[in-house]
Amino acid sequence: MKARRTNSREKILAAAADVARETGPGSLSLDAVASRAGVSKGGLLYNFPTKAKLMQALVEDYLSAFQQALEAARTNGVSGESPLAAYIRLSAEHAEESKPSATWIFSAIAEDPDFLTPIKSFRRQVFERLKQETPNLKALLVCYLAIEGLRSMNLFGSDILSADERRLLISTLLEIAE
Amino acid sequence: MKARRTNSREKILAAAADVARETGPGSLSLDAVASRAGVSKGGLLYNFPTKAKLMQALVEDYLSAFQQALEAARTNGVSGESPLAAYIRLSAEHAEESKPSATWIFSAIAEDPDFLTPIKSFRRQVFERLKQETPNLKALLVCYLAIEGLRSMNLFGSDILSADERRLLISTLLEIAE
DNA sequence: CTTACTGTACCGTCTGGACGGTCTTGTCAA
DNA sequence: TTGACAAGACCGTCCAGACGGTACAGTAAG
Repeated sequence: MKARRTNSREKILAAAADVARETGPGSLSLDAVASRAGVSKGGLLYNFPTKAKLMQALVEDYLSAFQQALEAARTNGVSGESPLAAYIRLSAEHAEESKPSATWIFSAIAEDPDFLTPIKSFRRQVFERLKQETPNLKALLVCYLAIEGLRSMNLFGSDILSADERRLLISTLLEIAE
Repeated sequence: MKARRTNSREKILAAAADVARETGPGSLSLDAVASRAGVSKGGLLYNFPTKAKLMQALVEDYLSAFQQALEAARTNGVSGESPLAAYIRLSAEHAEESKPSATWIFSAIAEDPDFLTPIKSFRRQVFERLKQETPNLKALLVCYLAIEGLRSMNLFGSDILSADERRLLISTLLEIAE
């Protein structure tokens, strides 16, 4: 990541995420993103020569951000906390954010399902690592899947769980994880 | 559901699901569905006067099929089985099917996110009902979310769980549910 | 005569992308 | 210090193609 004079790139990525969330994943057009980012279409295409590149950047940014947060949570987390517990805690916090954060994934899938492959392989890596670090396979499976369910509900904007229920769920998962 | 001379309607719905799964959710065009269903575009629009109606039908069919299966599992299920256990078992079987079954949901979301509302309210109903029938709230939360996670992984075509792991997960959930 | 289509031709809109032009910034010789 | 100049960052316009949807004439079955 080299230093850049302009921050157009970040502005554009943020704008893309906003547009996808607000006007629906199907309406993620280059024009919409450009005007939202306060950039002309030409400028947008200068930064991301094709729509696919934009999507790709969205995915990569998302993944690397999560990875960094995960690494930080592992090292700076509560002492004596298992890696699985750290994963649960981080994911829960992430799902607690008001913005659904990743609606753009739907746009990417609609554009081309292959955009999922990097995400899938990333997930697989995380899971395999957790599997090596967690003695209790049953606990891992239940917790990992439940977190995946939480992620899914957040992604789809489902709100069938109350805040209390979410808290209870997380604390239960943390119990199971230890 | 009145008796129909023709089965074009079902053929078209199946074709739409197939197209979404095979050529990607973004390529679900009326032309593609028509040719896949072995029907002219005129014929397609005769059955579903607009693309939105097609999506709506897809959603409604999907939901009513699940509801029927759920009702059947409740009454004809293993005797002494709790409603939560029945729900787990049914969802697990459903997720076991080779075809991802519901990729078309992505098309629907891309078309108009509002197509999610009937699905969301259906899920909410199911959850509320389970909540009344299940004494152990913790168990319900963990199991329901884990199933949701399974559903999500199936939807996204993720295969990070081996068949053995899936089986272990389900049996663990069933233990928790009782 | 109605139902359930087929087939074709067509329209308006939207979108990704190409292209040429413009403004800004940094560099370097004189 | 200044002026020429090249590269980087961005603007605005245009266009071909795809898509949803309409219109309509024809037809085979019951």
